[in-house]
Amino acid sequence: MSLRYALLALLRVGPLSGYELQKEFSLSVGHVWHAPDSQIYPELRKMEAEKLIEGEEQPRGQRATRRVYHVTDAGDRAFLAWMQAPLEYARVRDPAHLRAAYLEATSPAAAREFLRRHIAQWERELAQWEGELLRIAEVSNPMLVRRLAVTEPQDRERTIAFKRFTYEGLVDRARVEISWAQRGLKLIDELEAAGGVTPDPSAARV
Amino acid sequence: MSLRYALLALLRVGPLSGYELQKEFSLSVGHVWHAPDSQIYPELRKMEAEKLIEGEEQPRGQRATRRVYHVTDAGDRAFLAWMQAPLEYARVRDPAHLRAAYLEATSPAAAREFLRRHIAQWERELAQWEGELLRIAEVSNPMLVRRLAVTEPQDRERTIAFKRFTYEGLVDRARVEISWAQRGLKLIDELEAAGGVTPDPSAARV
DNA sequence: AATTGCATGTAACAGGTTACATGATTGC
DNA sequence: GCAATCATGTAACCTGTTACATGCAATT
Repeated sequence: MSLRYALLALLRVGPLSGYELQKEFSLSVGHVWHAPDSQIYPELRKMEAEKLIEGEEQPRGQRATRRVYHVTDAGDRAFLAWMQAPLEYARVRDPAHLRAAYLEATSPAAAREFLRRHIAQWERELAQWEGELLRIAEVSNPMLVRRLAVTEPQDRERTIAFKRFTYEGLVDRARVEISWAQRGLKLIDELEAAGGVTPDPSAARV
Repeated sequence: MSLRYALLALLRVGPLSGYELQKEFSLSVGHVWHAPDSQIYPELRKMEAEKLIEGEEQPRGQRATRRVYHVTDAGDRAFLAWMQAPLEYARVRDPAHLRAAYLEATSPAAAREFLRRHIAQWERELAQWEGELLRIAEVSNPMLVRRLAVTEPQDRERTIAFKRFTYEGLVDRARVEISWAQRGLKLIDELEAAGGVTPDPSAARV
């Protein structure tokens, strides 16, 4: 249900077509809320039906058109209302920690492989988010630049500060996941050293 | 798709009815993978249809029955295969960080309220997970006790160690979320002090 | 002329949520 | 007799995923 607010957040900066929106999306808000194009286009249509945004057909070349959306007053109010409403937290559903809880059921090799992949996964995210922090610091992210261009001077500092704050939180989270998995690798080493030669665990039930 | 593996993990300890499973679920694996009863019962039926588990009707009182499930060999193999397969990571979809990225669009009061709720939310989770760590340390979680009872002595240490490892990771995560939100509160204070009297931001578009 | 990018979707399915629905048994 | 709890689901809905489908425009 947050997708529409992510889209509204982008559109509040200025009108965009579905395609542009989708591109910007993956380069900005997509870092915290993923959505494929196949979800974005229908959601835009739905939002238009609910009068949160309005689309205008624009000619493109000789025959083609594109649909450029802008936020309506109702859309703006809906966004600000969402900002003030209590956030709904999804219930915990964490496959990595689920698996971690039962690592004794598999071989040390498989356990290590799982943790190494976990580290790789979060290092990819970390790199993305750190890159974004850099682009915030040097004010080079195009979406941020456009946003600042339509922001009152006295609000620009806040705008940048909250973006930085957001990505710092994501970076922290990634680091925690990585260091947790590294501790897991160490734990497996220790258990293996303590237990000596481990029997084939795939033979043991439970 | 992890629900069935969460259920298999519990059933591998010993046969349980849907109702018992659901109770145990919310007290153990439910801490990392939430599922309501309305999802558990149908999933058990599906797993039975796929021969991963088998159910036996047992009489209860005069007329009632209950269905007790146990893991089949195929179910056991499916669980171990899942443990060895690469984990599928869900795409990022984080409503709290999404909102954090646009806090400049709302009032400092609303921003603070959001962060305070975020802290409260994660403190609830933290308390649960720390409680679980305690019950692991004193080996008083009933599910863990039953698991250890059917575990080879030389594997008991590993079993406990991985449970502890899992919940330590969750605790770390909760702490990071809390300290992030606390930094956010401080940031709002600083911005307010620097900006002096802030104009009503609900009037400003973008 | 071919490739890359612009542009917009549909269809089928999986997974999860919420609300609703029903009845037996046990303990007080 | 009543309440709590044991016990098991169904139905409608929403969100999101994956795969498929189409065609124009601009550049090399």
